[in-house]
Amino acid sequence: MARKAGTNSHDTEAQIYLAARNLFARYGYAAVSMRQIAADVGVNQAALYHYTATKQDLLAGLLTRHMTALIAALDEEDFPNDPSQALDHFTRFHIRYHIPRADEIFLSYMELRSLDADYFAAINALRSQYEHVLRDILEEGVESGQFSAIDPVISAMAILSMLTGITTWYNPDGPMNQHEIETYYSRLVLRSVGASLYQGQPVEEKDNV
Amino acid sequence: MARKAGTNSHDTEAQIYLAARNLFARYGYAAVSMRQIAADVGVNQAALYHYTATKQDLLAGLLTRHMTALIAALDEEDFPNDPSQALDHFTRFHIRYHIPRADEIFLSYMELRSLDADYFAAINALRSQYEHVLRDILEEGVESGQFSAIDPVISAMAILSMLTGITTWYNPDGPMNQHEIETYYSRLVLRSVGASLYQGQPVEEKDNV
DNA sequence: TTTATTATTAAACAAACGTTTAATTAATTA
DNA sequence: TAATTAATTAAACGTTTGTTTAATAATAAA
Repeated sequence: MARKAGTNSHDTEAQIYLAARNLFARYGYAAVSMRQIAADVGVNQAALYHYTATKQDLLAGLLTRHMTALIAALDEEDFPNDPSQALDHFTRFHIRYHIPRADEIFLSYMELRSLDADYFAAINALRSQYEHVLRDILEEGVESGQFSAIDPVISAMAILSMLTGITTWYNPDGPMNQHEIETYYSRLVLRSVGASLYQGQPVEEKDNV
Repeated sequence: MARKAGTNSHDTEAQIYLAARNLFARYGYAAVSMRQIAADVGVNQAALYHYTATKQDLLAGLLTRHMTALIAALDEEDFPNDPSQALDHFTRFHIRYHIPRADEIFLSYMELRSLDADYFAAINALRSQYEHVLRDILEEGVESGQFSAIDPVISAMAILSMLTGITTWYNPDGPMNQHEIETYYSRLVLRSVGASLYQGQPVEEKDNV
């Protein structure tokens, strides 16, 4: 009942968050016990409480980290001014960022409901901040006449559902690699908003992919 | 500790499944106790075991009922032969069927993982049966030249993600009613597969919705 | 080197869990 | 009407839950 040799709080904390993320994503927040997480890391269950006050805080920490990292990554992207090119860029960014993070995505969409009101509101605000970037691109495309007279709010949600759904079936050993999926979905998305041309490639072309 | 006056097993069973569906959808399967379900119905917790052998069977029963009802409803639909019209029909059917059943949808997509292997396989088979109807429509559209040279498997999943996502944001008091959403998404879907014309209405028209 | 702090443990807490048992009464069948 | 079956209950079962407490050894600071 004492400290272990060579222990370092930074390492243990990272291991705890990693184990919690994997287990919560696979079995669901409520179905995973603090004892399971501790066993996965290889520490006593009481050790977890050195890093998180409650199980709920552990989940909130995971979701907050994911959303702030996503928005930080988006902020570093350099979007073209042209709406069609910006939409292509957004689509590719979203897929590229999400494919290697299927666990976080699943957690974010499934376990928001497991959060208490305050945490819920904070994370929801981050999410709508992200949605707004896509919505703005759609609005500019409509105003410039490049896109059809779509509803930017609804189309933004339709596009995000479509893109985020990739993580539920993507298989790295499948017939399409990540880059091919980016290209495929970029055309799907551009066509869905009625963008007729992009970089000299007619979207209506019959021999894509 | 005895039978209640006016009890009828059919009513109680329906109440139990309804309460379980609502609670599982809102809080998640693992987070809901048999005692909570019983309290919601207004019976003792032991009464539930007159209708289900285990909690797991209760979930499996809900998911099986939902998927078989969905497929039965689809079977009763009369699909046009023309691929563009068939795709329009599928889109409208899917939205019409799913919007009033947000709880079942959420359950089906979130709690499949909570099922043991046998149940999981059975329900997954029903789901892929449903997906195949859409996939077949897309294949016919590609073969007839009405759609672009899309990948029917991937486009089917993209379309289903997009359509099923509606249940996460749909609000009956929102700016679009169900019929308007059907029309909006039908165009989105037709454009996404590169269908150029449908019933004399050019999909690329700029004044839709 | 001594002192203080940090990371960890074993053990225990009351509460909640899924499920079972045995008893009991309403409804149905003979 | 008598016998049987169906629907329900109160109470209890062993387990597991999230969390706390007090002790302890490794490390960092003085």
